[in-house]
Amino acid sequence: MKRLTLSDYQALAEFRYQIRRFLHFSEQAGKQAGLERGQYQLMLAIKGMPAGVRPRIRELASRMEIRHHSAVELVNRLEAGGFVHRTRAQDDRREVLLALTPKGEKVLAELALHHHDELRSAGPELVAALRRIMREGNDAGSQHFPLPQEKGASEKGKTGKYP
Amino acid sequence: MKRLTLSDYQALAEFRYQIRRFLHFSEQAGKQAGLERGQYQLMLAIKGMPAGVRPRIRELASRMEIRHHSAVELVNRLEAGGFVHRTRAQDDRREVLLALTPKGEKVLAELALHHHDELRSAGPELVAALRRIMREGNDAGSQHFPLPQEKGASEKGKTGKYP
DNA sequence: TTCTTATATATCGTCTTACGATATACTATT
DNA sequence: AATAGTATATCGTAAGACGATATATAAGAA
Repeated sequence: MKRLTLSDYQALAEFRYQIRRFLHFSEQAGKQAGLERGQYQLMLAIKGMPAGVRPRIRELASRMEIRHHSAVELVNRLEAGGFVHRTRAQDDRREVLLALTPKGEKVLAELALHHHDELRSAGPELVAALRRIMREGNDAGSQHFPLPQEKGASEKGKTGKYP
Repeated sequence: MKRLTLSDYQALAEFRYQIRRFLHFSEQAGKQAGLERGQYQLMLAIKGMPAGVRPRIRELASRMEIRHHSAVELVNRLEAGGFVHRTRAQDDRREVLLALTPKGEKVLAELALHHHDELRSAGPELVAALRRIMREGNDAGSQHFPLPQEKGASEKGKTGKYP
């Protein structure tokens, strides 16, 4: 089995860190607008749904990578907040189609713009982190320095017991 | 205030979708290895910590974008699982330094490799989605088609009430 | 030194959220 | 009409992060 170099680990860690930073930003921005975790994402998914795809619960659940009944609950809360409203499909009355309310559109517009700006500024770092991971001949030498635990951890176990 | 085009919304939605796909993959991969959501990330953060930075609880919490006591709980569970162990710092005995156990190293190695492969394959799409957002003169025309809710949503409200 | 303040980690109770199991409504097929 | 299949909804539960708070150690002031 292939093994990763320390540089690989660092690159992966850096990428995750960048993602967390973005998601944290997103969550804070949403909270300020009175939204919880998935709410901005669901609204964005409705608005940004590819042409020709009907915004059904199940479709959204799939794009959100959650179970359909989790999507139902998310939509319940969004509807309660007045951001989204349900509509029964005419042809197949089992289906529920989702649409943003004017309030939802407004909140989303503001938030999406904010995210857009953030990604314009944080994007390059994200791309860089990704590129570093994707680099083919991951030349470990150029970025390799020993990490603390490499020489520290095993000794610490001997020098003093934890409690 | 500047307004986003539909193409912008689609680009943002696509990017979020790609991120969710990756995170979902990560969560599933972790679960298969007996790890919960943040556990792989914390181990990776320990392993990939920049040179010279001590792997203290607080440091990890900062890199994980969570409160320090949430990090404490996460570490508790990781330690209970035998993936990580705590060590008191010699110089400042308030500090707790973290290190991976051999078991932790092994699980992380496998998972990180898996993630590495995934990112090599999914990376280009992520980069493409990001680049589309970052594009300067976001030429809306080239990608703009009307979305379902543009012509559908307002009518639906009239054609039939929801319940 | 002793008192005070600051820092690092830990504990407890709570709340949110996604989930599994299950139910209801509607459609399609036999 | 009966059966099977699909879409959405409800309910109870459990995991995880949080706020409030506690303990231990360190640093500085009186």
